[in-house]
Amino acid sequence: MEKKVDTRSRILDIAEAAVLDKGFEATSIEEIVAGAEISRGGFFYHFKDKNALARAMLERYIETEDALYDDLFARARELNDDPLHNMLIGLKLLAEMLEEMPQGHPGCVIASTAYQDRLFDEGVRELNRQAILGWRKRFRGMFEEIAAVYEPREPVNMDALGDMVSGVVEGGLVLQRALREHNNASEQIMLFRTYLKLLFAPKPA
Amino acid sequence: MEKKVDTRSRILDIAEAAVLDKGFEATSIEEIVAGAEISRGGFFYHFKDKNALARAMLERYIETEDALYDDLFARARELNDDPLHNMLIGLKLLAEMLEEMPQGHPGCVIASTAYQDRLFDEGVRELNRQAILGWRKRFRGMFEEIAAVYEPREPVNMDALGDMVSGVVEGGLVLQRALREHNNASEQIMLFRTYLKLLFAPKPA
DNA sequence: GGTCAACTGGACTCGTGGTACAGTGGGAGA
DNA sequence: TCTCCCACTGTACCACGAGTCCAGTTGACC
Repeated sequence: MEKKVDTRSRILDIAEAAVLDKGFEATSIEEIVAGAEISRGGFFYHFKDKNALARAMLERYIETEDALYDDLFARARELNDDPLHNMLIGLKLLAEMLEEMPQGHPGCVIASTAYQDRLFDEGVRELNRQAILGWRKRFRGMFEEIAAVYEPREPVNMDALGDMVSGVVEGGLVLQRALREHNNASEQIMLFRTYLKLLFAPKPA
Repeated sequence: MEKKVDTRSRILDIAEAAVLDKGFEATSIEEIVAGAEISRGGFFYHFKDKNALARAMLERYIETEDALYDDLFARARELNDDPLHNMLIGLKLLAEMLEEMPQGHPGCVIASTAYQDRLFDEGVRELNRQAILGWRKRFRGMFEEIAAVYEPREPVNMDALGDMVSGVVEGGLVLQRALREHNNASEQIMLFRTYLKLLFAPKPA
């Protein structure tokens, strides 16, 4: 029982690292089993095929990401009660965190799955979709709380604004990967933060 | 001579459509040659391997994208002389254009290349990098022109702001793909447009 | 008539995903 | 102690796609 969990999550760990490094297709089962020190048969005992692996990875990822957001904004809430400042602090923390995890942010996996989606079955695609919709809902809720206190200075679609958090992170990570720089994602988040400051700034009396 | 160009670009057309639809890895040479009605030998006559195909596609894409931006902002300039309004009109046109080309925006290829970069050689990666740096420079220049007229209401890093155009487009396209919706990218651009309006709004006297 | 570019077509290798299945070692329960 | 089953190992095998090699064909033009 213990060994089972152990091997399975070891496979996931190794696969995760490899996939983040070079993409899903470019990661062979061969190298995963070599890294995990198991046989090919052992791999297929745990995962019926590569698609099942992708699904399990995505599930784990999304959980991690959700936990990360929970933690981030909980910490922000400890420091401040105002919904706007809470958001601003949370984004700052997120930006700092991204600077410290060079390539490893889960958003990577969402984007890379999105662009290779034909390799996966409908279940994986739906998982991906639900994750983004979850973040939309999460951030939309937070923005509505803010808007209840600070009237936005320009009309904005709250769903789209919620999506913008994910979008800016994903986009920033794409830039970061392509440019081989390391702080683009956090810079983009900081710019988005400035946006929110301007959008929800109290009207000059 | 004419036939050469013809076949080669026919291969690129077909490959482009297939890659946009399902990703590079998922597109087989087999289906490309079937679509182009040539033999496998013929394919390898034009492209030494799949990497060479990727490179040629990227080159064509980047050219198209650059031409698109040139055209868009030239049209905007015809309508207005002010650099801020020029930018705002250009973004509006871009958003409208994106709504009309459901999945086909070149940005797709940048992101998908970024996430599968280990499949490609250094040349392809560098091409990708230079494209994004080019857009950074382009938009940075435009934002500096704007800033010379309208002082930004919050301090921003102009390189990062330039990147944000690419980032918002890329991020929006990722969302769009993953959500299977069709207007996320254009919505994200419109939100970014609102950002610029707030950022460069004349200070209340 | 000869040359060359632009192919066709087939045979082959190799890596990877995936299947099938027989066997094995060890721990838990009767 | 025996039994059973979980978690594997190991091997043999198939399909498919990338990529190589190469001999031969076709049409244009000099």
